[in-house]
Order: sequence, then structure tokens, then C-alpha cells
Amino acid sequence: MSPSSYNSKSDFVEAFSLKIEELGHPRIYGQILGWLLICDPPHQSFPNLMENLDISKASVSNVTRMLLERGLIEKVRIKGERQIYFKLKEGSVIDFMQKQLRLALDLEEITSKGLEFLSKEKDTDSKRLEKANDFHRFLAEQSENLIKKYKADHDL
Amino acid sequence: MSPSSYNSKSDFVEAFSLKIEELGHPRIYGQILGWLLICDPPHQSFPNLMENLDISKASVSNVTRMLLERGLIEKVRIKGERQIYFKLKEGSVIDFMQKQLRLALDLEEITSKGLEFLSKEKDTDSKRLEKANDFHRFLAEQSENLIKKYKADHDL
DNA sequence: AGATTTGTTTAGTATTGAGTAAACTAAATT
DNA sequence: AATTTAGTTTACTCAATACTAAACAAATCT
Repeated sequence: MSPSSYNSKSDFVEAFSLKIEELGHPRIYGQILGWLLICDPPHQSFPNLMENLDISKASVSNVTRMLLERGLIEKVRIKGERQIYFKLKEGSVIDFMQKQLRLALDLEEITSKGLEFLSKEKDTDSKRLEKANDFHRFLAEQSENLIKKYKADHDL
Repeated sequence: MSPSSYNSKSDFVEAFSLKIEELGHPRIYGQILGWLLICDPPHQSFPNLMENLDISKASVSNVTRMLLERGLIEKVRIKGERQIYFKLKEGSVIDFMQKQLRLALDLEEITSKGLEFLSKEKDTDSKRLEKANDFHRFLAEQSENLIKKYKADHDL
């Protein structure tokens, strides 16, 4: 179905950032992450990012701050250089997905508290919520296990 | 940390819909899903939804259409009644999460195509992207297995 | 100290999308 | 056929947010 690849780094960055944007992040958020996955060298300065992604200085400042706060990138200082460089943090790809998987845990909690309330009411049908809760607990536990296993198998 | 439960059905619906909203859906999207998880009876009319969720007729119409298209709810006709009722579709909770898990598959594809492009370039460092692709493939496969197993174990 | 470079913050623009009221359509009842 | 009921569509308002240009702050170099 998709045997074709991209024709430029920009194509990759665009596809990648569009997907990240679907999750509710700013477009530039995914652009920077995507670029840092393939750029050469792996660390990039303000001007590097501005030019290659065609974004403003303010955007670099704002979005790198977000990414730093979330622990997805880190600053790199180079001896004798004034500029700041940014690079992907080790394990950022895993961390990013792990955050997505928290959804199951959050919904487990919410449905669990909902069940607790329903149990105090009379004449309620809690079957639907019980099923939902059960499934979310399963998924939260098992996906957590998956990540653990992956990390263990890859010395992280 | 959260030993307390909710004090009303509305509290549950609000917490639930806020979480769904974080994923990029309209607020009312989660409100209707949440309400249909706990309402009595399980099928609800336009007026039911308007009153209990305090939303307009137009919103019920628009958002139920979205939910129908995505296969998360279904229409119920009752003999001799003119009104339409809506109820959660069997398996909608699982379907909803399965859609979330597609992210790993999508990112696997994108990184895979990125790697294919990089392989045609010279002097590129593709280690970062290879790692990302490997992880996403793992997660896509394994999470798919989880769902399959859950469905099998629960006769779905 | 003054000037230059580097990065941050502020203030403003523009776009997007949610939600609704009201107009409209379709169907059923009288 | 006329009227009421049920749901859809249209047109609009409002709020949130991304993004940037320009003003600002901080640090380094001469």
C-alpha cells in the first residue's frame, strides 16, 4: 500500500509532525522532534532549526522549552561556542509513547471512581462501566509490562 | 492519592469527558460517551441527552452523527415511538482504545519510510531513526496482540 | 564601558473549531 | 391537506491557540 518512501528529509519531517499534531501538539513540536531524529549532526542550534524548519526564533525558543520540560530533548553546550544546541534525549521515543499509554491508566481510575459512586446508588445498571473498567485495567497493566520488557531487552 | 469517588453521575461524566477532550475530541463527544456508560436506561433520546448534559439539540445531532460514523454508538428504535434513541455499541470501549493504539503502527510506517529514504543518502546517521522504528514496530505488534487476547478471553 | 551576539518575552494577528439559535426539512398524526 | 413533532443544516458568535515580529534582557567580546 505504501511501498514508496520519502524524497527528502523535509517530507519525513512533515509526515512525522502531522501525526504528532493529531495528538494535540503544536505543529512545530513534531517538526523539531522529527528533525532531531534525522538531522546531521544530531545536535542543532537555533539557526539550524530556524532555517531547516522555516520557523521563527520565538517558535524555537517556545517549543524547545516545552520539549525540555517534558524531558524529550536536552541542551548541549560545546566548548568555546556561545550558541545552545539541542538534541534528542536518550529514550525520548519510548517516553513519548509511554505518556500516550497513560490514557488507559487514567481511564481505569476514572471508571473505578465512577463504579464506587454507582455502588452507593440504588437501581443502577453498572455492567457497562464494569466492563470498561476491567478492560482499561487490563490494558494499563499489560502495556506497562510491554514497555518494561522492551527496556529490559535493550538495556535501558 | 484519589481514594475519593464522585458525588454524582455528572461528576463522573465531567471527569470522563475532560480526559476524552485531551485526546482532541469535542467536549460533548466525551460527555455523551460518558453518559451512555452510566445512564438508566442504557438508551437515551434527544431530550434525555439535552437535559442531562445541558447541551443543545444541534449538538446532540452533530456529535451523535460523529459517534455513529465511528461506530461507537448505535440507533435504537422502539416500537410505536417516534423518537430516536442512542446506546453504546457493544465493544465500543475496546474499539476506542484500539484506535488510540494505531498511533504506534502509524509511526512505524512513517519511520520505516524515513529509513528507506535515508538509506539512499550518503553520510547519514540513521541510528536514531532505526531505534525509533524498532520500538514502534514492537509496540504496534504487541499491543495488537493484547487486544486480540482480551477479545478472545471475553468471547468478543 | 560600549557594542554585538544570543535567547526570551510581550503583544498582536490570524486561524481554527466548538457550540448554539434559528431556519429548514421530513415524516407522522389528525 | 393542515398541523404538529423530530431531527438536520445553516449561519453566526465566541474562545482558544499557534505563530510571529519586535521589543527586551543577558551575557560575551573588544
